[in-house]
Amino acid sequence: MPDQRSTLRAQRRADTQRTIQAQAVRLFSERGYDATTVHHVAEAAGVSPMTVYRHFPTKEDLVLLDERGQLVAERIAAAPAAQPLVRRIGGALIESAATLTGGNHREFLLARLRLMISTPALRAKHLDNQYALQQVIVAAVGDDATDPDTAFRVQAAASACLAALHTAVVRWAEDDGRGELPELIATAFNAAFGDDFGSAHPKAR
Amino acid sequence: MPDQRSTLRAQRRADTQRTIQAQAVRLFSERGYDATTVHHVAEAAGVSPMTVYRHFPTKEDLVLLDERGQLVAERIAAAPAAQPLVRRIGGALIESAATLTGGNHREFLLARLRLMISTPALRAKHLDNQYALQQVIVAAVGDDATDPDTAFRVQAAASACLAALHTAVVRWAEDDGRGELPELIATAFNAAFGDDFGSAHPKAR
DNA sequence: CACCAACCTGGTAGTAACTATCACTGAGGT
DNA sequence: ACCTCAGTGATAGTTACTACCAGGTTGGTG
Repeated sequence: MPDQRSTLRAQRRADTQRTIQAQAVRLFSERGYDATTVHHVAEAAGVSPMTVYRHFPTKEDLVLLDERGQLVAERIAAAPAAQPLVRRIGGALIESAATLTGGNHREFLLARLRLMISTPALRAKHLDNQYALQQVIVAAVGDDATDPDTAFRVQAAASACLAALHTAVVRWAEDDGRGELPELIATAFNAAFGDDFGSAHPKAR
Repeated sequence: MPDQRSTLRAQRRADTQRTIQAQAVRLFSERGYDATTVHHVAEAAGVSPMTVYRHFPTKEDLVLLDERGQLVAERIAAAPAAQPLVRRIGGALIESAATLTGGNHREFLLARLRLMISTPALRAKHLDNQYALQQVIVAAVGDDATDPDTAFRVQAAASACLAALHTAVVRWAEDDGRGELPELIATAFNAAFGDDFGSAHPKAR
């Protein structure tokens, strides 16, 4: 009885997946995204091109795939607020950012962000992923989604929040991660929505 | 003496361009984007595949190409406001929307929007175009772009505005253009930024 | 221990979006 | 009436991606 469904298999699978992605990001960063073929990535990772496609449905996903979405949704649902929408969503995003940048993946994360920002194909698909995340957030907010007009307002608020977040993330990456991401996000929210967010370590107001 | 640089040539060129795009949108809508090849589009438009690529650099541009960007930028620059950023940008976006939906392209515009929303590849590239538009807007705002912190705030405000706009446009298209787009945009802005926008026909603040 | 089942992997085409290059035609100006 | 060159077309190539099929490894069962 496998406590974890075939542990060793999943282990090896996760390993090759990580190897492929690491090599992909390295090659893309060194030689450029367009100049690097999937075949090159496969070669560097020591697998066949077929295997790459088994793990990553598209070349873009070699850079973009991760699991941050689930995290954000949970935070949203966990904030059981009566606060205004943008504040509720914004708070959850700031907390999520703190968690993500706290990890030890920083350099890898930054490399991926740099690619995302500078490569049109990656930028486009990433923005579409954010759009999908928006739907997840809207679902997590959950406010009686029956009324289409209410749903529309939630969509508007969520989209604006994610846009501000994106702006902050871009700025953070352009600064090579020197600033504090949660602070930057708070600044972006203040610029967009007015001075309701204080800083990441909230003081007054 | 060409008052207009070789009038007939430009005329024919614009004609074929329009024909190609019209046939493309028609075929994509009828048979699906992925199921329609560029070759099909060329055949329907009575040209060779090469000619299609001459006029539209990518298949996605067959749906996405237009010139609305310039219009918005001009409106922004024309609004010489001391108003807050989001209000200034939002007002320009609402005016632009009124102009665009006032034209006689409505059915064509709606068809293109429906494709954009339902087709992942188009949605992604469209979002990236909006991101490019954001840079245009930021440039048009122009507020002493020297200070990086100020520039960052402008970016945040512009991105949030465009996100709200996008939400409204999606809603409008999903409603088959029955509502009034400027009103929808105003509603989206109110939901995201608070009740500062009144309706589309702004009188009092 | 032998066997089976389910993955994971690899190979071989095949499709379709582009790209580079060359040749042809016809419009615009001299 | 010539010359130039933008617009168009055909050919051949590259690359992302997709079936389809075959072999090998892992994990559990008689």
